[in-house]
Amino acid sequence: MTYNFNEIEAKWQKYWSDNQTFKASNTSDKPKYYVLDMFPYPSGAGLHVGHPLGYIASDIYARYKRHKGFNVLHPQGYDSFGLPAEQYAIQTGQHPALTTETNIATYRRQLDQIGFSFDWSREVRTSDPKYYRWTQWIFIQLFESYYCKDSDMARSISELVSVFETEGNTTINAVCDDDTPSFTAEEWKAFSDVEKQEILLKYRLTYLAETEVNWCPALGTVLANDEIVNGVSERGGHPVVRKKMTQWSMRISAYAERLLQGLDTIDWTDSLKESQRNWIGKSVGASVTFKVKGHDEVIDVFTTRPDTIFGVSFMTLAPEHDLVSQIVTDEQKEAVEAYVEATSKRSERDRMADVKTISGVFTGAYAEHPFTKEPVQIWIGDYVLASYGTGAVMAVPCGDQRDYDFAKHFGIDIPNIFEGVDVSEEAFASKDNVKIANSDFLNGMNYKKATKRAIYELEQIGQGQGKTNYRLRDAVFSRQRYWGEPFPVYYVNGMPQMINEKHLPITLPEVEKYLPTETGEPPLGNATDWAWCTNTNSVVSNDLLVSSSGVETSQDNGVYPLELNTMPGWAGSSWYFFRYMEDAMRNETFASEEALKYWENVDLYIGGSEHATGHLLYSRFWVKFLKDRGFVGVDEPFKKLINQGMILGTSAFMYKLICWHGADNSDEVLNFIEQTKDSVFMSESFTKGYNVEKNLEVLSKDKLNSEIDLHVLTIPSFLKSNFPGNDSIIDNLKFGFQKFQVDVNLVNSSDELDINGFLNHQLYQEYKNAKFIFEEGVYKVGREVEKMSKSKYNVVNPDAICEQYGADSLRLYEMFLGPLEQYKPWNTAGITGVHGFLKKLWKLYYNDQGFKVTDAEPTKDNLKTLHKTIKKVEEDIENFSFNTSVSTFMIAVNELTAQKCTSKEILEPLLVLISPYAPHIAEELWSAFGHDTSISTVDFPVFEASHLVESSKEYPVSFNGKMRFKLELPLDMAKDEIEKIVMAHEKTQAQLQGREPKKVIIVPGKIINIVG
RNA sequence: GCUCAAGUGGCGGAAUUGGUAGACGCGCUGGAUUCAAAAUCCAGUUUCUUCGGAAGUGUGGGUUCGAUUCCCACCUUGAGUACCA
Repeated sequence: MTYNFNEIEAKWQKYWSDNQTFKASNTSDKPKYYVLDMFPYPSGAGLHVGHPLGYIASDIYARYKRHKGFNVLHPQGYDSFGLPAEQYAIQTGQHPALTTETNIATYRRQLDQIGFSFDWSREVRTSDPKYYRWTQWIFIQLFESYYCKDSDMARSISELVSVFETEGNTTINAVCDDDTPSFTAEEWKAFSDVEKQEILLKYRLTYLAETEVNWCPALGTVLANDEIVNGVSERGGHPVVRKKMTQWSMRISAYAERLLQGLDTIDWTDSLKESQRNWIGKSVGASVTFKVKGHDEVIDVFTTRPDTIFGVSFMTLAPEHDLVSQIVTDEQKEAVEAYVEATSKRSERDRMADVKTISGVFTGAYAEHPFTKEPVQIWIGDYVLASYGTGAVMAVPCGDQRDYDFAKHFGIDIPNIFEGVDVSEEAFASKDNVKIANSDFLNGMNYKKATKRAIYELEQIGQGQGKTNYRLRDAVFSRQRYWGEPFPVYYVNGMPQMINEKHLPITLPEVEKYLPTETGEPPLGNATDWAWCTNTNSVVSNDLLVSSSGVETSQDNGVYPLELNTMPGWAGSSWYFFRYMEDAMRNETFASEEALKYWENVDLYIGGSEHATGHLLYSRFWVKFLKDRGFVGVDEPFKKLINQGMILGTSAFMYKLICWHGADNSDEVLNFIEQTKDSVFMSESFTKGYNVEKNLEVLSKDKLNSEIDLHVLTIPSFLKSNFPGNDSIIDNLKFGFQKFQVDVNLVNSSDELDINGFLNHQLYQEYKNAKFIFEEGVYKVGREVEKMSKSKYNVVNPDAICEQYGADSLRLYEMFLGPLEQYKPWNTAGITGVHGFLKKLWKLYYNDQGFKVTDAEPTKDNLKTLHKTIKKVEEDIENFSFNTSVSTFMIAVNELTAQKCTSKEILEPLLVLISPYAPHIAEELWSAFGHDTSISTVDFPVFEASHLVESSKEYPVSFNGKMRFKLELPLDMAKDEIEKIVMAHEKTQAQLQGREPKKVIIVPGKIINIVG
């Protein structure tokens, strides 16, 4: 019997599917455990070997937990809204739903062949109306909520309205926009309906606001910062402008403090928590109000250093600051306007990139120092950002390097307020070990005391107070795209209204084109038929009907426009982990109360670190919101989180010879150069000794050493023999090369190119007549480790691996490659190691005659091998150190093979240990014992320490900490006895060469160290 | 610039409270088997060596009987973030 992995794997995959082996139950006596992967976006390219890494790790853990007696939920689904399907639709007209469907089918086939223990009965797809119905529902709940600072939680907006009706908004402590006016109950009652809605919008947790965005008119969409390169769009190179647009936003800033505090309660890596902390960017300080001389306006600033307030010698406003145009003097008007104009043309990114250039303009206006009442110059400068704090700073040049540089550059005073510190060269930014001077009531105080006192004094004169500022900004929630969730929103008199819940889902309408409309509206503006109302049977008086241009009510027959934006990718991914908890996929709620109560939150979440500040922050925000409103019982979505590292590809490079002539541009020469273009490829070793010139690697003769000289000679002589009759031209040519990635499938493990394969490959038709400069008779490619990607031609497909070596080999090898969290290069050649291991494992159970396991009593050695393996594997899985348990399995199988072990008592539990990693072979061998049920829920073997007890120890004997020889001694031997034997040993005497040891250290059971 | 992570053979990596550096695998070398190849099996494989040994975990210091592991400084690489007041 041989190990026929293809047959075995297909058999067990079918068995698991037919028997619903991994279907989780929402009722069980066992403790629950929820293992989740970040669900994939089903791209058209399918899976490469890098994708399953995290899924294999989570699958091993899920299977292990089942063996350990847990009721495990291990679901999978698809984040199926997104840009690539939409781009494809724009290019081909193919509906994104169809593309998505096809891609999902491919993903499913590829995932199935790897043997994951997913409960597919709970699959979710974010683009499924049955799913996004609840995304829309959550959006409505956010709209119907505000954030109450007193109870520190979200509450219903109706509670806010009743407070307004009785007290106005002067007493309530709620999160709202900065420009919210104050009003009394009477004033509130007097507001028109539209005015009331405008006010409420400033409190809602999702709201419409003017947001500055990167608008690309040619693409008709908003671009993220990283989609812009050098001021033009990355795709197509179209111009991009800063533009204010009305967009939906999420008031995540209300949750800043709780998102920060919550990090202390979850088991994530420090680096990930640190990213989130930086992103939230909490800073504690004070807000200070400066009066503007000769104006009624005041300027508010935020500072982390109120203790340095007497060091203020000027103020700087962001060029975009609202007050600039009001306070500028006539003399300075021209200069200021020119500066504001110049700044507005530079993107935010340009301004950030160009840190060294100091620029700014004096406004001519003066503020008044809150304490000294001295005049303070007001400048504008682009080092102050409109989007952070209040867009204005009080400049303390002696205590802040940027203020210092600005003051130096424009010749502004730099008063020193630090005792015994020299600020003639640079600012003193440290808070420690210094006392404040020249500062009236703050003199002689340290940072802490002075800060407290300064805030107190500011409060006394009504010009400031302690304040905490967060960098975290509200998240824009609108996209001008087609393939996303439609908003359940229509507009009456310009104010957004929620569509009644009973009409959900608001399904995505069909459109002719997936591009923006001619009037610049998002793609949904092309829709003529919004079919969502067909879901309800009866239409009552205040129900909404759909017409081609919007919605209408049967009451007044008015027609109201619908929201045409769609939601961003992170909408659906911010709550999907709750949907999996629902076992029957009931549609009365997003997940039933019992299901939410039973599964609580995700115990283990595995995914990439690229989501550190996006998905992982938004999900935490939504979960806290849902908790506040009583829809879920947990405060955090993911208790433990592990970031799997990326598997990198090994790209193969070919080198195209480029010839040119520095001086002679005659037709003859140009002709020859044209002839050799795209037709000569040099082997990797010929690329050494080149310098970069004109974006090419150029062979530079003066920098050569003798080894490379040979190459200098080889290239001309190669050309001479392949292009005869051009000797004199060739002698005067310069050479360089251009490298490009060649498909790794055309290269073998010795880096040799398959020449015939290359010449006949349809990708390389332009090189049909290529000539190759060989190295030792073959064409050798260069290698570089890069991200695995189709565009780099370095993708390794798991299908091919499964076919040739099997899924169990793939699973083991992905784990064997290295620590889960680490980035590591893929090298297919190495898979023979784990594949060979599986064959060896098979041979422990089968020989040519058949199943060879016996009832023989296990030997002491057999038991020792088994139990040290149990111990190690259990520890490894608990520590997510999967690579080391693969080694442990190899050692165990090598030892048992050497021991000629055939004992059932050893070989049966061994299978349970291996089963999480290589489930197919484990099931097959398990069934060979006569078991007729799956191995997947068999109890994990119990470690017994008694089998590992030793009577003697091979002591390492060290001299000055260096191990020199070993000595076998009984473990129960006393220290002084050991010392006697060691000192008498001939090798000890040889080491000491007659000297007396200074000291002898003996740690019983561990080591002997002799200090000479 | 700041924050975080990481530097160990030809390669991926191991060494879990400081106690035998290089487990396990790939690759490579030699051998067995074979007409031959694949597959399989056996032996070797950090470097230097006068074959006794000696050095060695990015660099330089330190703590310790003993450091890949702890401390300080520096170098390199990767990731994130950035004029954050």
